[in-house]
Amino acid sequence: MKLATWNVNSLTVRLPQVLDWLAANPVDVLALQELKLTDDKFPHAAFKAAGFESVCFGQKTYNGVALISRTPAQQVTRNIPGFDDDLARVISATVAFESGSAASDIRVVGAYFPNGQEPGSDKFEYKLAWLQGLRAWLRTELATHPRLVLMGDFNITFDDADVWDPEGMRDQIHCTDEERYELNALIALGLTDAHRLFAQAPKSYSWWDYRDFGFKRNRGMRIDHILVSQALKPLVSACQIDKTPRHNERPSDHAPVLMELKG
DNA sequence: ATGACATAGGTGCTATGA
Repeated sequence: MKLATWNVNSLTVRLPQVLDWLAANPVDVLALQELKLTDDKFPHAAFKAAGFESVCFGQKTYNGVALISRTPAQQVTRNIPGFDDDLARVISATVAFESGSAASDIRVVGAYFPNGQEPGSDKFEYKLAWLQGLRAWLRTELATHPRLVLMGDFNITFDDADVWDPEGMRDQIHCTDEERYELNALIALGLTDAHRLFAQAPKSYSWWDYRDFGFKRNRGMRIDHILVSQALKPLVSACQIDKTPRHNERPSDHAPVLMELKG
């Protein structure tokens, strides 16, 4: 089973690239972030024609998330139960293997974490509150669904290895101790960063600034992650970032992250 | 210190992203 996550920075602009990527990368589940469109504009038919089901949670202008899957998503929930939020950031569902039994179902949480803008700002406080709300809910969700994947745009780096310029970015947004504390608190729930289960090229990033030839100079950060629960960790057979679409014309600033599960 | 680039909304420019 293959799963992936991709912040597309407007599905309206990026839909042809997403369809091309799915044709080249036949995943079972793809989580999308930053759709930047409302549900009535979501291109269900285009995904259906490509052989995929889709569920979405959009809003005007900003945010918006979706799950694209080979088999229909079941038990779909939107945003974080127990945490009031006006912004469309989380969509979760149970998905089955193509020919699996219920015991092989996987709970997938696709999330677009808040950016936070600047440490100390209102948006930063919202980010921290959101992270605490996510953690409180995930604790119960993991108890109900031991086979769980949390993937998306976390907008947080784990450590200096995830940052092209650790000194310049020190205590800056995505790199503060407060954000990293919350990310590690998610890990402490029993989740594992799939990317770090494998040897990776140094300076492996998932996002590069559009400005100043950020991608060409590999001035990026690893802020898109796939976390797996303890029950799934032994099944993870691969995880990597696919930089290919970042070479496209009019690319998203984020690259997809892919993971493969055995069985 | 600021802007660089991209997107949506709306039609000149602001808000937001990371």
